[in-house]
Amino acid sequence: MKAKELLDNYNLYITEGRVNILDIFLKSNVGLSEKDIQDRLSKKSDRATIYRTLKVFKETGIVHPVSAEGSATKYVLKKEPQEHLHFKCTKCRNISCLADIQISGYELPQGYKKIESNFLIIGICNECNN
Amino acid sequence: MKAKELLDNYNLYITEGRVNILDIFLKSNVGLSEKDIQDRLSKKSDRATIYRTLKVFKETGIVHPVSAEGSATKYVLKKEPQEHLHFKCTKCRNISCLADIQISGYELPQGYKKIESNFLIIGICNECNN
DNA sequence: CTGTGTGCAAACACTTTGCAGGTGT
DNA sequence: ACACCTGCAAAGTGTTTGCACACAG
Repeated sequence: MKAKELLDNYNLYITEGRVNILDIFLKSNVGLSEKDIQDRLSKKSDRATIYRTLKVFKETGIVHPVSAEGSATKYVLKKEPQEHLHFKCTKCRNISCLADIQISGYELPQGYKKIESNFLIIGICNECNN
Repeated sequence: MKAKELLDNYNLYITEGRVNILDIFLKSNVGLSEKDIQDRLSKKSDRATIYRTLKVFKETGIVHPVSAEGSATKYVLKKEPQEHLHFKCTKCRNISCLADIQISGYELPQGYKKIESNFLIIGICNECNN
């Protein structure tokens, strides 16, 4: 039910494809690329459609992109707080939100204006650190 | 002279191509993609060669990559301090290092281990803010 | 002389676009 | 009914790879 409500709240057409993709995001605690989504879909979807869906989700603010060096862009559900860390594990290659960790204590130089931020830490996650 | 010295310090073959690319980095204060470099080269070079050069520079630690959502990977000369901000301007699309600004005051959750970080602020730079 | 760099061509991965037909409202 | 979504095919970027030759050490 959650996915349909969300789409409705954002004034998006409720289609089977979008519900399925959003369900995958709601169940996942790591960032997902188009391929990751395709792999998790029970019924295959066209790649272009997934890209278009991701674009719509991004534009409406349901998800936000996390670009990772050397691989396809991953998307995560947008959560509070706005400014927080992402963590990319070099072992399992997953990207996740460290939503509890907030960044503070920096100030931009004169004349610079912030629109958004993207803080990525690369390392080994707790799951792979055993 | 600076470029040749640098290559020598890093035990890399000193070739015309590498010197030219490194000179471009030394003159630039913004991040450069393969295309940016090609555009600044007086004598055109093969794209594959530029990519290979960037790879070598990255592996030896001369530059480091800054991946930016929706465009080609940009590279910047590696500078101290290690952990600092990058700024991407939505207007001029340049990426630059705010090397003076250091990040502090965050702590990773139990079990996570940091290898490197990549902090990107997206907004309007001081040049475009007039 | 030997190992490494370079250009060329081809291939690959990621993403976007036009169009025709299908679906949600 | 109309607007929007989807699949298909094609094309557009960004990036890597194999090979033969050129060059630095």
